[in-house]
Amino acid sequence: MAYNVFARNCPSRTTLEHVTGRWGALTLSALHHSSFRFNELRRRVDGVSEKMLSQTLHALERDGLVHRDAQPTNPPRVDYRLTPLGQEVAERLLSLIRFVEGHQDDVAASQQRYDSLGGR
Amino acid sequence: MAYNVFARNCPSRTTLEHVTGRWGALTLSALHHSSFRFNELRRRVDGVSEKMLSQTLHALERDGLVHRDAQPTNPPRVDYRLTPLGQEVAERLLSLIRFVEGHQDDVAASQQRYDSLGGR
DNA sequence: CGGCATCCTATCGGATACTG
DNA sequence: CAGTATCCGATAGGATGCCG
Repeated sequence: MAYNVFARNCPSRTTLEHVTGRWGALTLSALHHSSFRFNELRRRVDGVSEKMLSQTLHALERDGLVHRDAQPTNPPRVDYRLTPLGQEVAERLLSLIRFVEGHQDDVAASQQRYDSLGGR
Repeated sequence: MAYNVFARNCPSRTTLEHVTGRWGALTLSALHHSSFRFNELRRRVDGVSEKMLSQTLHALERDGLVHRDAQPTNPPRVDYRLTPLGQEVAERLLSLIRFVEGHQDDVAASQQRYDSLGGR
């Protein structure tokens, strides 16, 4: 009933926030196409720091959207890929992202109009 | 090419962040069904503060996703509703939200598994 | 009613250094 | 390679007070 899908009074963020957050969204987008190793992902997810990628992957893994496949070799090799649930989430997420990206010119036009009319 | 749809090195957040952010998502969801006045929205978007709702509405209005209809009456009456572009965004957003909400039990199960295995 | 301005804290998130 | 730990500045976001 309430539109608040997020849990307030809850210190740890929710799944939807993991998904829609800046790094969560980019990580899921990157993993939609293929699995990647940690540093491959770092290069794909442009601008992410080691710390945030690690944190993001842990959250998504805990939520069951990403699977972590660690081989105990030396040097270590760890692959990350989407779970079936993660795939479905990523598809819906990408639908949204692509739509917004695709209408970025409309948005930019609107912003210019808004700003030129002295909207703050 | 890069998966970063967001502009880094950009102080002001991007449209996608306005949309997927906590309050942006909730606000668009609320407005998907009908137009609302400011304080109606505040009650619908559970947990939002006056400040954040105001901020969120400005950003969405500037992006051309929300239309602000202010009647210069006394007391003032201001209605907010989605633009056609905003409607399309809201639909894609709701598809994602509903999916994640609908699989919250799967997520919770995964989290319990993860935590019981000493994850972290 | 529909806001804006201010203050203050919690969290986000980058830089750097270190480990197996 | 695949991370963890720490420090620290930037931002999010709540509380409060005020106004047309």
